[in-house]
Amino acid sequence: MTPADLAEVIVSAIRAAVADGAIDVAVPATVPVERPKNPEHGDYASPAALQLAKAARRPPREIAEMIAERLRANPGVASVDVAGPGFLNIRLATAALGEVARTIVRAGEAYGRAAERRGVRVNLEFVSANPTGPVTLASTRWAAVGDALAKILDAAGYDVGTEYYVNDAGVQVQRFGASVLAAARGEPAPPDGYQGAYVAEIAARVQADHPDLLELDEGEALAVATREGLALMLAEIVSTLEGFGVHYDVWKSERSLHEAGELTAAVADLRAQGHVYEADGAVWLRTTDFGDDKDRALIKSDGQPTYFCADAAYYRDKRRRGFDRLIYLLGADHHGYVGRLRALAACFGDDPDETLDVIIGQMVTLSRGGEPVKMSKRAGNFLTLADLVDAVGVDAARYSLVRSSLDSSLDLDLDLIAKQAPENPVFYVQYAHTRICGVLRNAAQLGIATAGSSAEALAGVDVSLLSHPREADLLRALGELPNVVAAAASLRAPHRVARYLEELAGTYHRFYDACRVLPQGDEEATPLTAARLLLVEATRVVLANGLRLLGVSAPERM
RNA sequence: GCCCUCGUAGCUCAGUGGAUAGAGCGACCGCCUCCUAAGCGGUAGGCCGUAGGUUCGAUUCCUACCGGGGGCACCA
Repeated sequence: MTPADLAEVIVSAIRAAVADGAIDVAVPATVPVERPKNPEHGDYASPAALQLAKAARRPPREIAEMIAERLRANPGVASVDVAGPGFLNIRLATAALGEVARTIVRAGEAYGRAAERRGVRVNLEFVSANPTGPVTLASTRWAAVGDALAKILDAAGYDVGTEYYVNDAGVQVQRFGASVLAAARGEPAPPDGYQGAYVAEIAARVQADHPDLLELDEGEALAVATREGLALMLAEIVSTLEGFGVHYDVWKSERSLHEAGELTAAVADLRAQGHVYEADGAVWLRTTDFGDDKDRALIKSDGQPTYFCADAAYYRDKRRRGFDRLIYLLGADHHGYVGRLRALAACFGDDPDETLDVIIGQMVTLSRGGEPVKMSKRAGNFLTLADLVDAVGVDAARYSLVRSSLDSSLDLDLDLIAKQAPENPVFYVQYAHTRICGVLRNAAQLGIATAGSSAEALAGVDVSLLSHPREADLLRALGELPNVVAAAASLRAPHRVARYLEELAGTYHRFYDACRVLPQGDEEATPLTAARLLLVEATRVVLANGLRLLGVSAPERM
């Protein structure tokens, strides 16, 4: 019996109590089922009675007794106690709890995934860094978190499309092109230009493709340097992210929006909605109608569209492509966008609470031996995604970036992270998976069939033998994955999966320490061996599924 | 000045209004003739920033204040 099953059983018990007239209250659709920290509080606990007490106008303990009485009729429930202010402390029959392992092995990679699709199309945009330089460490956090979130949302039943917005139009791009051209000529970067070795590298590659670059007239040379430099830079960003395991469904070019007339169309739509006006020679959107601090310019007085205008066109484009909900993953330095984006959605006639989700992640800071390291893209002084991966590998990099809440700023000590020491919890989690694989290998060598090998073997395992406290701990932990995935998805909090895996790995290590799985010496395999092997396999499935959601590998050997 | 966010063990951080607030690292003491010791057990370490409020119950929600970080363009 999984926690979800138990929640249904409790709801049924409430429904029965209401039908009998024992309590008078609306039957809830579902109830919370928690894992108590204190083992004396049972396998599972539910505060359902506490939550119903007010509506039922009865003391919580009384409600709890009414539910408990009916709960005891279920054969999977060994005992129910009413404790404290009115908690239901539930102990499952050993066999019922043990079934969790069989359920998991049977489901395999599907375990933890929502049974049904929600029919909601979600667009998730993240990183979207300007193609004027390599992917920096700050953006690397959004890459790791965004990719994990996409996988988690997919597992939770959403149809997810991931997207990278390429800012290949505008002033910064011109500055980048001018910097590339200057580098090609051996001149210093222009004021407000980009510096750094990568600019010279790009310049050299542009020259290799266009040997006549320096003979072209100024305008043409600048055009070539800009166009080709941008293409090379973007290609490098794509391959760096792919190497990091981050794949996008769509790379959306800002320039393509301009060229397709999308900005004009967006302004026309907004005008039709009645939120556009002219002032001081510019065209404005009255975002203050919807809570923004100030109105935002769409077209500057020189006739050029603003960046915000492109944002509007992009928002409209995503919605017209059928996305119900748009998630933007932004850094704290962009939090000022929240108000104007929400107002923008409202100006298009959408309800931002329904269509928009702007997630603000705090910044990544760097230190080296306790000393802060400054990052500046234009000065060319930064650590890149590629540098980080070179130092610690993809798994450690992704894991360390994804295991913290987005609300908390992250400080990476380069000296520490470069050490690849067990200070990084990713090793702890991966090691649990590795140990399991070792046990399974040894079982195969001993000629012991694992439960996952055939439907018959799986059905024949006596899970009621899993009665050791460490086995029960592990079973309860394994049952949590679907809840964790659902919570991580709805709270947009991938770090919850990581924290769960750390806890599960610890629970497994403690089980492993206390419970011998395979026969020793010349002992024969017993039904308990089979039951424990099933439990071990179930743990492997959950660790592998969880790590996959984070884009971290589950190695068989370390 | 206004807005966002954080403040929890020595350090880095978890904690979806519930029971005695947790983990990893660091410190100290133990555990391999036994499936990988990258592991396990134990000890020490906390006015959950401060002060109020909301209620059966607040680390969690609200208000104010203190401290750290970030932001307030007809820039991109």
